[in-house]
Amino acid sequence: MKTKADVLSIIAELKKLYPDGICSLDYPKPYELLFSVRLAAQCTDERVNMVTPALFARFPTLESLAEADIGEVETYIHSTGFFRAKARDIVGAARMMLDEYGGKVPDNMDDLLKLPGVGRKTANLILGDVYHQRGVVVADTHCIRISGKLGLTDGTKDPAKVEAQLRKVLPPEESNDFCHRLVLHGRAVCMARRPDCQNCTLRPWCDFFQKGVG
DNA sequence: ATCCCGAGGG
DNA sequence: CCCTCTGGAT
Repeated sequence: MKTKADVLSIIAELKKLYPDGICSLDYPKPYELLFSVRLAAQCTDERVNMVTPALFARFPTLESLAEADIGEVETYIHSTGFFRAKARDIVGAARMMLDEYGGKVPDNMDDLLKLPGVGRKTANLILGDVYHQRGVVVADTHCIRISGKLGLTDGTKDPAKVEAQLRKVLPPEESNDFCHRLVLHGRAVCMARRPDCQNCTLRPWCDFFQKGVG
């Protein structure tokens, strides 16, 4: 496992590598960010950003999304995959936010998880990026994979366990940005298929590399 | 065949 | 814990 000094060194190196551009799904309206994250399930952010401008132009308000025809929403988001469930969730969550939450995105985990299509990953991202809550850990596919390689977790792929284990070792004020930077690193260097270990400056702290796998 | 900033249901 | 939902890229 890692010492406190190791963790701080990893954090510092990630800040050096990715000083800004924390969230690549940065929409002005919180509900647009929420739906963008829903669309990003098993789909690249790049592709999400290709479909959302037209979607949010056709349905420019939460009210219009709540009243939208699900079939029409499907045509806008088809290329992101899982389009039936995603369209149903977007319209359903829009209705629930209007009916139950005064047209606002909930600011707590319990209420966020009641929204259709919102799981722990999406909820944590909203709590961190919209409400700037402390101690947020967004355990997505990149975060889970790289945290395991770095030895910050025991290697589990269970998102809830990764959340708990990272929350123990990361300073609360650093945890959210840390997770975002792991996503950037997972796309640019530590890719799932073929990690580019030769060009990775996290090697000194990487169990995966130290064991000679990379 | 495997992966992409998952969620819901059994 | 498992499975399914879906399209696109490599």
